[in-house]
Amino acid sequence: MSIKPRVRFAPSPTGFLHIGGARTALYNYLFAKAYGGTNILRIEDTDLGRSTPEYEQNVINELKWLGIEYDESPERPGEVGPYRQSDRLHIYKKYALDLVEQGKAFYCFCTDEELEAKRQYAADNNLAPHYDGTCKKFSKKEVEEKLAKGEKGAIRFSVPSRSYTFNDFVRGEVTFESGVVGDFVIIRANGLPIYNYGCVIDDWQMKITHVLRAEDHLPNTVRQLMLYEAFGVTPPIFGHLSLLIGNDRQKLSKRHGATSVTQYRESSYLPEAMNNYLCLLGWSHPNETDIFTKEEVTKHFTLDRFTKSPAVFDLEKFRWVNGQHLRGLDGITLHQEASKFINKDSPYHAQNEVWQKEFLDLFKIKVDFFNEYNAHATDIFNPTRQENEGLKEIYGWESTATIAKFVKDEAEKLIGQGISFLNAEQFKSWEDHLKIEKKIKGKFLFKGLRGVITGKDEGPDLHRLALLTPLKIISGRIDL
RNA sequence: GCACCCAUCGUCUAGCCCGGCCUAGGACAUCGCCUUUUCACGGCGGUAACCGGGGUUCGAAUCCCCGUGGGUGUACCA
Repeated sequence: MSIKPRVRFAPSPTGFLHIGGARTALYNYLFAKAYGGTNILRIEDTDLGRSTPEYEQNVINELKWLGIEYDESPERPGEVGPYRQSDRLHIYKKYALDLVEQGKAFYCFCTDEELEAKRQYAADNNLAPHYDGTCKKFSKKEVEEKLAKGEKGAIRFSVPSRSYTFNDFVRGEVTFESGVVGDFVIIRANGLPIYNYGCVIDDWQMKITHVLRAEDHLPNTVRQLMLYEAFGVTPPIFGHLSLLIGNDRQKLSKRHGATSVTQYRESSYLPEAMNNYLCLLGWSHPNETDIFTKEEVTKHFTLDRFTKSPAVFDLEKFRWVNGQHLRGLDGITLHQEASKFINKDSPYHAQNEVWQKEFLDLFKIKVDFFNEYNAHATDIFNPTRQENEGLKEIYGWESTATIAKFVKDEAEKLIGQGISFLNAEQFKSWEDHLKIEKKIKGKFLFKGLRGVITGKDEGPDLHRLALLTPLKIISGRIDL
């Protein structure tokens, strides 16, 4: 790529950052990174009714959490700001008036009721639901008089009757025939711009070279193309990404479960896993690998590997991806991050760092999320035994009674000496004693020992787990 | 309704642009085996897909047409 791309992610702060939005943001980031371009964050807050500063903060925070960085944003303005649409109203107004002046747009004074009636009429008579052009007839003077009287008017764009074709880098050539859209509003009566208009002005003014956005914007593109043409500006290169959908193949929404980045963050998903999984939905790595970091994928990121068809968001695979990243964490990071997700009242926090790290490492193979450590921590300190068939069977063996009695005596001895946990040598000597002196071996020895020491019939390596279990707990469980 | 987009294993996808290497590859899930005293991890293997119909061609998952199915959009929302 000869020219350094300038791309943007332009969220509307009308809700928590959606995972679909996060994916779009990620692709833009990756593309900018891969080609040494500029990544821009622009806040599209022109829907006064739904946009809030809280949501804007959420969007910004979650992007930060994901590690998606911006070269230019409201927090870090560059030369083409402001970066929040509500701060750019004067710009939209100016260019809209230019269009009016040139006869490419006109004031419309129709009320909501009138428009609704027109729509109804069109629907009843099987006509295209286009604006009927009522207000186009007003002369410049009439318009000025109305405005002077304080009448509020919206500004509509006069759509040219011709077809539009553009080349989408994920979909190929896309053509919209003439007459598919009616004269659409660009500035509302309240002075705020409509999406399709504000977006064009901003992408143009911010010198955006490539627009990577979700497929639901595809039909909007024709309106934007018309506007670029009216301003005599070359449009950016567009790419419309496939949608994220649920099991029922409908656009992902709340009823499909967690759709916000916040929910996944709070459920202890790893940001790197989220990037990884999201990246895989609609784009494929040239090496066909499934697990990677965004830094790594930057080396391979190109625009020709997007999928056209929508992708089902599959929690099962996401879980696996998260597990892969979790298992790849080094001990220090694992300890630091996982500790945040272990319940405040968990006995885990009462243990020293050595214990904690050993616990996290030992159970790493049993969990896919940090959250899942909680149940394992609880199990270790559980004063009672697990009630299941497997354990019942173990306790049904004669040898288990022998093991229990021996372990009870030995544990009490150590407790008497002020010892809280077994060490490796001690455990080994117990094992040897039971093997040699008591002649217990095979599954009777190992399963029996596990049952007595952990109160469960399954778990990770007993040689390590035994040393993490407090002797008092072991002893207490035997009395039951 | 109209416009546009899409169509490979249950799911994510490779292959498609530049037809033969495709008896269609990988991953998740699933099933089985091995390993592990158990479970898991890991390793090995199995089940499982080119929406249908016409063309074009010596040859089509790949190109063309027509169906069918699904999706998105049709706002003074974005």
